[in-house]
Amino acid sequence: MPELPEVEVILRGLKSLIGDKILYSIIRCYNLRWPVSSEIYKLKNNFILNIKRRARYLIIKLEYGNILIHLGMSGSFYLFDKTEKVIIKKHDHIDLIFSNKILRYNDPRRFGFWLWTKNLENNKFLQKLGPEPFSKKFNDNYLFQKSKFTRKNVKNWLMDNKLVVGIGNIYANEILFLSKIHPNRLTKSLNTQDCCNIVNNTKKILLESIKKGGTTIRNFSKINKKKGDFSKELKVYKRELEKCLFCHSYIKRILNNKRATFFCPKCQI
DNA sequence: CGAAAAACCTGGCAGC
DNA sequence: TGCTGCCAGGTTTTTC
Repeated sequence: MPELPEVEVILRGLKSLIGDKILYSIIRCYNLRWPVSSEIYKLKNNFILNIKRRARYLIIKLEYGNILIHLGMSGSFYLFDKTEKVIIKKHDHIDLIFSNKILRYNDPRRFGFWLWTKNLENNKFLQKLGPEPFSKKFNDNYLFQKSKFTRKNVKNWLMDNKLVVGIGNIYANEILFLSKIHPNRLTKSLNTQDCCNIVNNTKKILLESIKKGGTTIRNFSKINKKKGDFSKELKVYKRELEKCLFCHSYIKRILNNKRATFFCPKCQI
């Protein structure tokens, strides 16, 4: 479900829990992508010292370690008051219970995970990640250098977390459309201007999406169950056979690595 | 070795 | 009403 903007929107919602105490947890399903760590179902009176995001991971920092959460394709949160009557639904796998609130995690496909990690520095998931898209390290020079050492097409390359984190299928399509680059171009064919366009449009699109509360296609919602409004801003994703914003050609759909790719065959070369 | 495909899951929807 | 096949915001593991 979530690419970087969606996880960032969730993070900003969860920040209100910093300083609160987790009284205990309820695990209704232990088998997510990997088994939920035992430290997580044994939580008792733990203060949340911080909550942050790295790539598409959420990190809840407690006194003696961290909860590392990934939402996979279909994970979502709902934060609500204990006074609210909320019925437990199918796939409501985990609750964190606070004195006045409950944070509930739902994940139909169970590709997400909740793992305990004592130190973030040597965590195997966090170690192999590339730079954040909003960092200075993600710039045109960096991209241009990297483009020379792989034989991937540009779209699959942008979705590789070792190159840059957080760009998934929706935003890869949108970034290449604004950059006027064909998704099947080999990275070796990119020039410095192409790389500059990719960097600028990545920052622009991701930032704009965060402002609009992310993109809801089906599952994604903010922690108050409201949908993200960036769906309305999508120019090519899921817009097969609609007209290109710039040239009025028909948007085309193809597959890359079995994933849907949308582009304007005239503008993107 | 790097790139592509398979695997992990469930549910919704189109078409028959 | 089924049933079948395809599709879905991701990432690791396996295969070639």
